[in-house]
Amino acid sequence: MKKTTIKDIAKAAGVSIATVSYILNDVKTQSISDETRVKVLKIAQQLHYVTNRSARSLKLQKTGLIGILLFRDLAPQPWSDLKYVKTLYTLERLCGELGYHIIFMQVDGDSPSYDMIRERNLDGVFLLNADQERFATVSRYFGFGIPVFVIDSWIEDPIFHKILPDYAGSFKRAGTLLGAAPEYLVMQPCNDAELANRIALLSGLDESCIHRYEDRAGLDEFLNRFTDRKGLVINEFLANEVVRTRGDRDSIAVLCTSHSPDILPDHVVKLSYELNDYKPVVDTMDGNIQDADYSSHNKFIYLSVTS
Amino acid sequence: MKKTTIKDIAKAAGVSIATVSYILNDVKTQSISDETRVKVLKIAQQLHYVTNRSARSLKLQKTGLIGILLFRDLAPQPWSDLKYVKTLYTLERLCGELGYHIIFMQVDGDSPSYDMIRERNLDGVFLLNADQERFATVSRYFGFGIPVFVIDSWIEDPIFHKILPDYAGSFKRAGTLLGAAPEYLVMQPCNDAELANRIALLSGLDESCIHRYEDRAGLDEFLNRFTDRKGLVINEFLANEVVRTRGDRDSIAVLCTSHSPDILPDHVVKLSYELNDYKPVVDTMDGNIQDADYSSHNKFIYLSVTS
DNA sequence: TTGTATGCGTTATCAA
DNA sequence: TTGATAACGCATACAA
Repeated sequence: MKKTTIKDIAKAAGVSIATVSYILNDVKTQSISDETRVKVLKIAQQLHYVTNRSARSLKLQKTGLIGILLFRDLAPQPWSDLKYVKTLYTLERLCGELGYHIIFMQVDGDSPSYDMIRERNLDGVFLLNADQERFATVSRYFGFGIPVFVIDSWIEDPIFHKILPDYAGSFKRAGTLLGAAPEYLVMQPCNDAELANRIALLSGLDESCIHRYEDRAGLDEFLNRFTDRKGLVINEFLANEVVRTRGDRDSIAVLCTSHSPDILPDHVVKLSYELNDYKPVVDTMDGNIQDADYSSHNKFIYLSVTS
Repeated sequence: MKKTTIKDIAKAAGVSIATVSYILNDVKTQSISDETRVKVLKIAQQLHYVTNRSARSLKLQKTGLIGILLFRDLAPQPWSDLKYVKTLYTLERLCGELGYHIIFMQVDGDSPSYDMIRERNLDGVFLLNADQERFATVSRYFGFGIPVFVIDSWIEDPIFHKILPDYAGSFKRAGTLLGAAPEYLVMQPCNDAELANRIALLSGLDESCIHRYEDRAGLDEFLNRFTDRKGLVINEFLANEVVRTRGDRDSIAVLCTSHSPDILPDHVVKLSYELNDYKPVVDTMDGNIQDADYSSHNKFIYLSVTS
C-alpha cells in the first residue's frame, strides 16, 4: 500500500494537483470554490493523506527540524545523564508547539562531526553543555547560516545566543536566604572552562573556598574545612551528594541548574530557575528562522531565579 | 552562500553529475577511473559538500530517521522526567552508530497525532511508556508499515516488538539477595495497566501487599504495615522516596528499571538491567529496516537482570 | 477559479 | 569508463 500523494487526491477529485496543493496549504492568494474545497478536503481525509516533508523540505529549503545537540560531560559523573533532561524535554515541547520536530543527538569524543546539521538542513540548533574546544574546531570553518543557541556555555562568539542561569542574581539571593554570605562553593567541573571561571568570579569567593567536584572523598575532605559554615552548591544532583555525605549538618543553598529541585530533601534551601524562560528563547529562534533578519533584542538570556 | 550540490562538484570537476554520484556513494557496479575518482573526491572536500538528505530520502524512500516517542506519565511524579533518560540516550547512541538520526517527541494528551511518523517517513519507531488506550486509537487505523518497538508496555499486538525488564528473573533474584521472599511490593502506577497487572501477578503477592504509589502519605501508611519486613520496590526513583521517608529501617531490594542505580544509597540492595541489551534491540530494528522480511527471532526481548 | 509546467538535489536506468 | 535523463512529491509562477 503506497502512500497517498497530492497526485492521488487530484486524480480522485478530478482536479489538478495545483488546486489540491492550494487547498491543503490554505493559500490565501488563490480563490477556490467552496465546492471543490470541501470535496478535496474530504478525499484527502479519506485517503489519510499527510504531506511528505522530505519533498516539501526539498522545495521550500526549510525542514521544520531543530537540532538539540547534547555535549556529553568530559568528566562524567553518575548523574551526568540526568542534568539536561528537563531542558531537553521543555525545548522539545516548546518547539513542538510551534510545529517543529526535534532531532536529538549526543556529541561525544573529541572532534565531533556536525555533518548532520547540514545534511538534514536543520532550521536551528540548540547546543547543550558545549565546551569551547570541541565546538570551535568545527564552528569556525563553517558558519552554520542558521540560528544557534548555546545553553550553559560561554562560547566567545557574538553570532550565538547564550542562555544561562542568572548566577549573579542567584548568589545574591542565596545570601539573603541563608542569612549570611556563603563561605564556600561546590560546583561541577564544567565542560566549558570559561563558564566555570566566570561563575567562580561572580561568586566573589577565593579560589581556596571553591571546590570542583571529582569524587566523594575529595568532596568530603573539602567540606570538613567548613563544618557549620554556610555554603553554596551548584546543581541539585551534586548537592544530593553533599547532603548524602554530610547529612543535615551543613546549611547550604542549592542552585538547581537542572530544574529538578524535587530530588532534594525538603529542608534544603533551593533556588530554582524558570522553565518558562525557555519560551521566549524558542520564540526568538522561531523568529530567526522565519525571518533571517529577525532582530533579537538580546543575545544573552538569563533564566530567572526563584525560590 | 548557497550550499554545494552534486551539480556544483560536477561542474567544477568537468564530469557529469551521475559520475559524481557514483563516486560519492561508492557504487560497486560502476567502474570509475582512479584519476577522476580522486579529482572528484578532492573537489567535494574542498567545497565542503554534504549530501542533502531531504533529496536523498525523497528518491530512496528511506529517511534514516528513527523516532523515539516518549509517552508522558498519565499520573506524573516529580521524577517522571528522569525515568527514561538512560534509555533514550542509549537508544540514540546505538542508532547513531548505525548511521540513523533520532527524532525525539513527547506524547501528551489523550489523542495524540502520529502524523509526524508518516510526514517524516520515519524508518522505525520506539515507543516508550506507551499505554494501550492512547496508542490503540491510532495504531489501529494505520498499520505503520515500519518496525515499531514498544518499550515498557504490554501492547497486545503481535506486530510490535516488546522490550521489558526481566521481571520474573528479578523477583527470583531479589528473594535470593534478601535472604527471604519479599513480603510486599511498591510500584508506580504504570501508564499501561496491563503491564501493571502482569507485574503484580508475577510477584506472587496478594493485592493487599502491593502498593501503587500516589503520594508520600499513602506510601508511608502502607509501609507502616510492614516494619522490619523485607520488601521490593520497582524503580529506583520511587525507592528513593521510600528510603527518604523510612531511613534505613527497612531492608528492600530495588529493581532499577531506570538504569540509574547510582542515585540510591550504597547500602540498598539493587537489581540493575543491562543497557547492553538494547544493542540487539537496535540491531533487530536495523535488520527490519534494511530488509522488510527480516526474520526477528523474538518479538519479546527481556533486559537481563544483574546485581 | 483552475491547470500546466518547472525545479528543489538525489539516485538509478539506460545508452554511449 | 562516463553521461543524459527520468523520477521522487511538493509548491508556485504563470497561463488559461
